[in-house]
Amino acid sequence: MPVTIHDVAQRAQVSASTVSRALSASHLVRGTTRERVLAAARELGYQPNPAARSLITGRTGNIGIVVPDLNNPFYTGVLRGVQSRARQGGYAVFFADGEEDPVAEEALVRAMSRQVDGVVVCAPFASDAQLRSLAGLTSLTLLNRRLRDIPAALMDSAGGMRQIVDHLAALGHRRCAYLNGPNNAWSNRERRRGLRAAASRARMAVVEFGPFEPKFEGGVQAADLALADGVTAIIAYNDLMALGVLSRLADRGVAVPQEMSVVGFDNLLYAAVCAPPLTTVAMPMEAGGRAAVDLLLSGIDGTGDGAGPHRELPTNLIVRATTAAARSRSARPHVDNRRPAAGHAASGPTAAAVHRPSGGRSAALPE
Amino acid sequence: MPVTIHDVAQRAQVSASTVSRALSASHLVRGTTRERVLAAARELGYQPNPAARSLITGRTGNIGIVVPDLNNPFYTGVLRGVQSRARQGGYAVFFADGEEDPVAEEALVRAMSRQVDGVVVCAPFASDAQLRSLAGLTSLTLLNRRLRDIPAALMDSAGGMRQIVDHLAALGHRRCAYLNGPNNAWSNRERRRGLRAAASRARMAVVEFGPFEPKFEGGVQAADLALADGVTAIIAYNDLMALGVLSRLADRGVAVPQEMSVVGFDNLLYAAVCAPPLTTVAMPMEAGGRAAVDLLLSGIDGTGDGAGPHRELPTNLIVRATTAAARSRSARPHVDNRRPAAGHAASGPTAAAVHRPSGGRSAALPE
DNA sequence: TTGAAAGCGCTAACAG
DNA sequence: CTGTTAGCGCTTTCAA
Repeated sequence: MPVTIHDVAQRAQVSASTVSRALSASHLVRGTTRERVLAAARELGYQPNPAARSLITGRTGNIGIVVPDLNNPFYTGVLRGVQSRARQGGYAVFFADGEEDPVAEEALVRAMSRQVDGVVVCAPFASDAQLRSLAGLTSLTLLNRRLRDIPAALMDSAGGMRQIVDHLAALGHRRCAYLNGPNNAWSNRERRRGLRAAASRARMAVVEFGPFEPKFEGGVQAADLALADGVTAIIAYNDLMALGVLSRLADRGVAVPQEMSVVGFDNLLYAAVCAPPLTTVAMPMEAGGRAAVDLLLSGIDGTGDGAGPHRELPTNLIVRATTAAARSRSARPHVDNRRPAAGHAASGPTAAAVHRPSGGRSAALPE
Repeated sequence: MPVTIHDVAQRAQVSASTVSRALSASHLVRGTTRERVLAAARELGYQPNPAARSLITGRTGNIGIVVPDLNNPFYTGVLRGVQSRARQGGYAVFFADGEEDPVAEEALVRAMSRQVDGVVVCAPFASDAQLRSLAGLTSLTLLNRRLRDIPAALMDSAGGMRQIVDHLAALGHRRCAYLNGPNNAWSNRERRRGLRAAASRARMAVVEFGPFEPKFEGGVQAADLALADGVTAIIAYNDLMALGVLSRLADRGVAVPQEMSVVGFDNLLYAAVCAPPLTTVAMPMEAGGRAAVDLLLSGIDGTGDGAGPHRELPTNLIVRATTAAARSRSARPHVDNRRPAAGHAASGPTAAAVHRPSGGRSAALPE
């Protein structure tokens, strides 16, 4: 049977209200009394009952986070950032894994909404309408998703793409492949947008493939398609796919980076330790998590600092060992099987769409 | 201003208690009344206030989990299992990352204790006393940690080691290295124990190194030591270290598995996709998380099924491409630098201790 | 500066 | 089967 505020009051010879004040609004109570109360509380090991407190104050001291997939190290990085910042601010965190299902995500937020003061939502697949409806239930902050009037921490994917393109262009690459992640994911649209813009400026041709599952297997699948096209560099939607590409290229006897350059996105731990170490764009995962919490709490505490509700975090290219000067077009000793026919490949989910520097947009991949 | 039970009562033309009953103990209320109440609740979008409910019932409907390091994919696997099972049981989950600091871990559990019905604790470094003291605050279930009277989900590390030893022995390996993880981690002690027992039975010599940081870098560091000793196989405390070993061996020009076999532990995603794919022991991470929650809830709901409080989950060896028949001792073309002197190496944290089949225990690594 | 009293929203006796 | 009553532990008026 836990100790209550009355036990403390009795031991300190004061009323419960005085104990309450001594604990939360200490300036309203005389110094000596406060000492006495605090001592009593310590001796008894008193811990306020959060339910009772929350019942009257209307605040819970908790925040929530929902992520689409805990197996993806990207989100565990975000989770770390969220948790550490929340703890600093005295908040505990509720956690839920939506398992990439938008309806589960919505249900989870709904379930949480009564016991948190706000929630950080990583929901690349949820619809705008869903998100807005959730915003009616509790304070929301989005991660990597831009929605008018809803605060969000954004990572500058487009800027990362620009850095990739500049890097590859400087190495003499004129024609690159982009392996799309899920078409309905904000990050993929953002990366593709940044890529098209940068490629157009750099007069680099981009051949698009996909969408693919943003995992190792997706990369394996994609590698063959890119190889058949004759590009000199492959830009993957994320590191997991890039790892799949590397694996497949190794199997096919294509030397990286001599015969093919490969770039990923995210800078997961494994990008640094695979062989050869992967050139990739570092996404500020923990910083993103922290920023999301800051935004959320500043909304909750009313300490909104007048800055707009969207905070954009910089990304930066990490050049490792999978990118090098473009090979000459003739030297491809080990590659034996090509894509069968160009016409047929234009349909279905793995169709390629050449995006020319002119800026024209392919019909196969409308945005 | 959220809708309360009274709003529903008014709309359904009943008292608040009837609403309450209709919602939680529906058999105590007439069918037609229940319908009416449920309809009213739905129309109003009523969601019970968990704080008020918990205040009177004394239960929160939440459980907590604390992990030592969210960057370790092992724990994110556990987290997934915990979350999915908790959700099935209607529980929400509080989450905290102890960041490998035992005092932080304790503080986190303490902070959680008032707003959860129990917590799953992954605390390889906390002392027994700390854990017992926490068990006084709230229901606890441990993961991979055996403590009398406290329920725990255990993974059979020792059994995994036995499988490794049998596998290597069958391949003709007579002398293997074990790279210790943290000495105070339960899993490491357990693995070492299983290894010694199995090696003794198989008449295999085991040379121990470490302890090392259970990460990629630790494996890199350890690889050189093991190489200098002339073993034909290296068993790493976990996959992260094994990956470091593979990387270092590749740098040193040692062919895996021809010249050296390598085995990991955990079966992380990356063990399957690295090159060459890693032979390792699969730890049932999600199943462990689910089992821990089952244990916890069966204690909470009083549905303890009479089974002892410790549930042991099986592990199994996944043979991939980093293990092969032992090389003959003479063929080591690429290895150039050896460990300087045997005597000196017996002190300090990276000392080696040969564990002979006799079962004698080395003084350098007391248990 | 302190205490008494009145709830926050809900559930659990206890009557009817 | 349903309504009335009495709190759960805390904070917050309002008086003193």
